[in-house]
Parts: sequence; C-alpha cells; structure tokens
Amino acid sequence: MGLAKTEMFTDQQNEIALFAKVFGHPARVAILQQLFKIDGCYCGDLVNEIGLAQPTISQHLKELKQLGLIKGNVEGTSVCYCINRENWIKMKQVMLQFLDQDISENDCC
Amino acid sequence: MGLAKTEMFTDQQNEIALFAKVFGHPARVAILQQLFKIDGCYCGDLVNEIGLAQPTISQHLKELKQLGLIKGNVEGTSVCYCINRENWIKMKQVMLQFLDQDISENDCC
DNA sequence: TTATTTAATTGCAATATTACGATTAATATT
DNA sequence: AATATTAATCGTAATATTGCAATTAAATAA
Repeated sequence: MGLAKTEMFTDQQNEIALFAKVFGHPARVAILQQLFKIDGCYCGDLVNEIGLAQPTISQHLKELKQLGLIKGNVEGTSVCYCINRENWIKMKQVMLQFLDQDISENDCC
Repeated sequence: MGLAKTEMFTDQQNEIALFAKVFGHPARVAILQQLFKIDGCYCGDLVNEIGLAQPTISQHLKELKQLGLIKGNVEGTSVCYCINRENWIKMKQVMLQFLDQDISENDCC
C-alpha cells in the first residue's frame, strides 16, 4: 500500500516519524546544515551549493517549510531561507526524548 | 527517479539520512520503544502489541537489524529481539551532532 | 513596456516503500 | 513420523518519493 497506518500509533510516535522522515534524505540534511552554516541562503545559493536541479531543491525546501523547520523570506525575486529556531528547538526535544531512552545494563540477547 | 543521489553528499550526510529514514515510520518507532520498555521481545509479542501483520513486522525488524540497531536471538522456534546498545549509542552521537548544531541568535528572516 | 531574474508549480518517468496473503523453513511437540 | 508453532521469505498491489524538463508566476531592470 505504500501508506503508513498512522491511526494505529500514538501522536508522539507519528510526530517522531514525521520529523525523522524529513531528515531521511541527504539533500534535506545538506540544506539544513548549509542554513546553519550560512544563516540566510537564497534558493539559488542552495542549488549551486548542493548540485541538484532547482525544482528538486525547491521541492525539498517546501517539505522542510511544511514541517516548520525553516522559514522563507521573499526579497524581490529571491527568497531567503533560514532555520526556524523556535521550532527547531521543539523538534529537538521530541527527537531527544526518543533517542535518549534509558538503556538498562542487562543485555537480553 | 525515486532514488537519492547519494554520491553528491558527504558520508556523514548519508549516514544521518539512513538513520533518520529508519525512524521515519511509526511502526519502527513503536517497535524500538517497546524493545526499550520490555527489553527482549519475541517477534510474536511485537505483532500482538503493534497490530500489523506478522510479515509486516518481520520486514520492519529486518530493516532495524540491517542498520544494526537491534539484535535477534533465536530461541527454538522463536526469535527474541532487543536493542543493540553499543550501536544505539553510536547512532545517537551521529544524530545529536546533527540536531545540536549551534543556533546563533541573529535571525535573518 | 519589454526583457530579465528568481523561484514555484506542473507533469511525468523511474524507483522505493508499505502491507499482507501465501508459502516456506526451522524447530519443538506428540 | 506427523503435527504444531514461530518467524522469514516471496509475490504483488497500492501508494509515495525522487528528480528534472518545461512552464508559470512574480518582481525587478532596461
């Protein structure tokens, strides 16, 4: 079916999966790292930096924006993208809660 | 093409994306949370707990195992799964490095 | 007004993912 | 040996993702 049965899972599990999914492509990882590095990149800069076609980058930017992880500011014909710091921190808390689960010592296997 | 152009990205970016991708489905998040909670689950337990069909759970377990995040121990006709703690810690370091990037104060947008 | 620039959108081909029924493999039980 | 139990594998349908050429939209510059 190619479709996750989200109704069987908790909101928290679905939220974790949604954030993780958007990080599940190296182009989006690269875009975010570049935005952390430069802090305000035009779409064209990202196209040059990353080397995928402009529509492809634009599509990845859209997904990041939909999840609220980046903001886009229109400046004339350009659009300046940057990290949405507030939401990044919120996302980080959700992900850390998942990654930082207590690891007990007793190894079962 | 449905295929990520991994050769354009750094090993680190591809590694982050690979880990994130496996967390990008709520069933795999749920499996991992259950393994942290119970610490040694049989495949059948996970099928009952999560409510997807046995082949589906088996497939998700395979992906988690391929990435080294879980171990499976054969006990008769059953297989007991648990977290691979060593690799979980390694994965966490990679992901934290990505999530914990310095957030400067100056907001560009 | 007519280019020009920049980025979003559309449409599509190739590939990947998700889910599960049916089957198989391996072990345990009778 | 025959049966039962458990989980992996196979095959397949439905859907999602990735990438880009072509086009469009919107703003600026000439």
